[in-house]
Amino acid sequence: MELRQLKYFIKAAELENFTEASGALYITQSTLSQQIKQLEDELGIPLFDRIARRVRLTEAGRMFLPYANKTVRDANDGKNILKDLMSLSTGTLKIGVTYGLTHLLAVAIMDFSKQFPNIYLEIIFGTTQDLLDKLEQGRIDMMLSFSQEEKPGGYKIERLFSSCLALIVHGGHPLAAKRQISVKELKDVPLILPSKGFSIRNYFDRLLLQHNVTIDMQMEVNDINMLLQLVGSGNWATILMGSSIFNHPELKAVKLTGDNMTRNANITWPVGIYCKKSALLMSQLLTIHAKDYHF
Amino acid sequence: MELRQLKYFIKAAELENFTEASGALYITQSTLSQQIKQLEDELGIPLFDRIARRVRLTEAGRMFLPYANKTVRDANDGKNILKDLMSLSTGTLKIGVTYGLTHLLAVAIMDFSKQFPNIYLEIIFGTTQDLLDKLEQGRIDMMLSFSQEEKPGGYKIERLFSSCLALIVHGGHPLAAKRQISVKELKDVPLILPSKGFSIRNYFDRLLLQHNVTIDMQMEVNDINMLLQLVGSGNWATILMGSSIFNHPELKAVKLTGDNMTRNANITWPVGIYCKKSALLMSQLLTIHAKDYHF
DNA sequence: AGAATTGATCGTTAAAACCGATCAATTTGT
DNA sequence: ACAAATTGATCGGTTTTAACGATCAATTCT
Repeated sequence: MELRQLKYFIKAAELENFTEASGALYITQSTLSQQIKQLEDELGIPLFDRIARRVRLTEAGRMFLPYANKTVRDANDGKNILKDLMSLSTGTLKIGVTYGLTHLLAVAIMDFSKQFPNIYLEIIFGTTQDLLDKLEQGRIDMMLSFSQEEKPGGYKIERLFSSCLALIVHGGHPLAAKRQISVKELKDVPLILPSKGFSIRNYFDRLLLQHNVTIDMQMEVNDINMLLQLVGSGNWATILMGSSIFNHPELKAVKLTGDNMTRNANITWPVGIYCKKSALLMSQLLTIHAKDYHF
Repeated sequence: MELRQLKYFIKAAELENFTEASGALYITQSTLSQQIKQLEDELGIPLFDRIARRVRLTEAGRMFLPYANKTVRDANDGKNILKDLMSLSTGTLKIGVTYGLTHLLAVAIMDFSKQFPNIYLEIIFGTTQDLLDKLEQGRIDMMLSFSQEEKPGGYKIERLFSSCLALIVHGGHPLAAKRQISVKELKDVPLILPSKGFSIRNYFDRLLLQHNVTIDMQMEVNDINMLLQLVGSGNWATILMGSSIFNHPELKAVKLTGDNMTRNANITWPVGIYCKKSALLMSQLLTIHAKDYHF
């Protein structure tokens, strides 16, 4: 008796047809016939009734089937346990991240790669929607982004910290000295904003509608690095989450006052999918470092 | 991954020594080494640390061991269950029976269940045709009925005893005293008969046609128990196999004279199907008790 | 240092798994 | 009713692999 034979038996029992089963097992019908026969010989009792041109489980076959299933399942369980164990000494972890959270992720990665140098990390930048799509397709294991209330179910959300929308300006900008600023005051500030599609932009647009304010938008940029570079030149300001400029000392974030100005930074997980140990570990590290990100 | 390899692994893990383990397994150390290596390759992780001149389980090996044990144990359990089944200490036996043979079956069952108390019996009443269909579908393992010459092939027939068609009357019935009666004499006897579909009825109808006799049929009943109850009231008579009233002392069977008045009580088996040990045993018991049923 | 023990490795052999072709039995289609 | 299609069993041949014996390298024991 070998696991191979048990797998053959299970499939044959399921389909009650040797020819189909052999196809599903990628072997010839001849081989399946022989292997089943060999198993029957070893067990000393037929597992199938060969009646007419079909096969049907005998009583013995019916009684044996659950044991065959259990045996194969146990073997697979053992295999999976090892895969899990291994996933911390080998394997790949793919993380999607939106711009505002790259700094936090970078800090967490430094810890992570020190602890698990053999796990290959793949970091994917993208808009929230891009990443959600990738998460859905299983192209990434987890993603970091700011709250997207639009998507209610299908994901498991883990809150990291909350951050305030802010006017981002160069340190020498006239408004850099302010502690906070209202939406109304923005109408006289020349702004460049992230392109439509960035969730921060969608959020901000809605906010302006609510407050019935029109602004002096002079440009839109679909790359946040470039955006910040432009802002760093001192000629423009922009709107981002306050936590976006942790690694830009030359910039200053001025909090926006008013309702609905804070959003949560989250880890988003696919649900119903096995969660890699390495992913869980990364989430722990992120949570620890997130404490430094209250803005 | 094969059971063979798991067994090798278990023994090697137990002894922590490939040479000893290979001896215990009646293979060479070389073979054991190769098979363990093959298993490790498939699992993608070493199961043993080759430290100095001994082997010790790695963490992965320790984690895998219980699964290997469980897998092998399940496979053995399956094997043992079948051995049990073969030794008649478990299992199910489904027997179809037509009315006239219930008494014989009951007697045989009393013996059988005393000898094999752990075999679950399922008794299914039905007309001969019902039971033949069930036999075809594998819903019953064997059936007891009177000869149905119509179906020539596809079944294995085992003769139990022969019985004569008889007029069944209450002990106080005017005809109860007779030893035998001819078909012609029946035409003045108020009869109730089993419904069409019962094989005795089909047989009797054909008989009447052959003898060109019309009878005084007052009722047909599709339940033999009810039929016998009605006959027991003394108002009617019926036609059944003489052996049908072994458990009805108040009734009397008067043999019908003439040709073709005896039919065989048979066990009918499906052919080309593995025959349960329990079924073979039941057939032996039936054959033994059938000797008391000459009528 | 020399002998003994242990597991890995190599080349060979025997066993088996597997395949393609064919056959017999049965069902389906016409 | 007969022909075509389907199904599982079987046979001979090929490939794969489990098993073997011999040897090697590393380590331990004497």
